[in-house]
Amino acid sequence: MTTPAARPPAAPGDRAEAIERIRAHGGRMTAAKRTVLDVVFGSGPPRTAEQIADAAAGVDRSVVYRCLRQFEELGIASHVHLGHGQAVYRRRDLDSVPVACAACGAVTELDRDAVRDLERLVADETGIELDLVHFPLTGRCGNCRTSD
Amino acid sequence: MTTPAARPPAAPGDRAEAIERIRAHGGRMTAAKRTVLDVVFGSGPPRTAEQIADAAAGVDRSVVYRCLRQFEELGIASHVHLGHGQAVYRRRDLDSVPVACAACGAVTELDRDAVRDLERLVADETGIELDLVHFPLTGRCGNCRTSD
DNA sequence: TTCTATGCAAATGTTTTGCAGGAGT
DNA sequence: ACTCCTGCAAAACATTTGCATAGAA
Repeated sequence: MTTPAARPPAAPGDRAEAIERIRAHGGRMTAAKRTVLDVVFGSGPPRTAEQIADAAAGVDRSVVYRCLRQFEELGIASHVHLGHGQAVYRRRDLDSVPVACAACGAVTELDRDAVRDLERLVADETGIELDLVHFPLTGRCGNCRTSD
Repeated sequence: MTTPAARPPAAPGDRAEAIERIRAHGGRMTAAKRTVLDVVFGSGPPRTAEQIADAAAGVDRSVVYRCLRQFEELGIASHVHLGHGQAVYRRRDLDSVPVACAACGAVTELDRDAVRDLERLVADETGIELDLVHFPLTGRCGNCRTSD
């Protein structure tokens, strides 16, 4: 495993807006939830639920899962399936499509415009409307290809 | 959930060649293995390990998993991660990339040439070499979009 | 006869759920 | 106060593994 690419730091308002959204939907802002939120919104690569649980010391695993689910329901975070194992969670942001390395978990973003042609092609040929955010393009990065 | 698309029937020689390959690598051809092979090579949509186990009556789950693993090691079958749930197994073929509907599991094939440009683009921009067979393009088919 | 494969049972790893008490709003 | 949230334990689920034996080659 190599060093996964870090995400850009969260925009300053993002975290606050997330909290606002939680409250707007009747959710409570608790210490545990803040901890999980900080991990998901923090810099560094997207993490699996397990890694998030590890990073969120003192928060029970089941609570981590419940927080993550709530974040997803509220559109604050979303998980992407990469590689074989588990999904990783990332702060949700819109108009870029993630491209993941299945081996090391690195995720880089690709401009949405770059894949418009493909989306159109697939829709025409198969009738399927791609969801490249939830089910991202996946392969192996240069590091992982050489370090076999 | 709608009706997933069926695969084209296996070419007549494919099954025999698979058996040959198993033996060529020191494997034994057993009743259980033949049963699992028939399910994977049969017509109908790609199935999850559980569905294969159900279809392969009388074969123990653990054996099903072992067969599937062997098939993968020998290049006879490969698993595909689609949607959220488990992977599905398909007879390994050719130069087509699957496109999956995450909602109903329908899989249609797309000619590999059609995605060459994308592969090149992603490699240039991100350094990631896509593996569109294991991690296929995924979205929602027309049926599932209307039947929300 | 040799070595792989099978079936069963148990272990593993991840995610979910029930519940009683605790804490935000 | 109201009810959402937490932590713990247990359940659920998918997959893997150990082992003795049955069965291809």
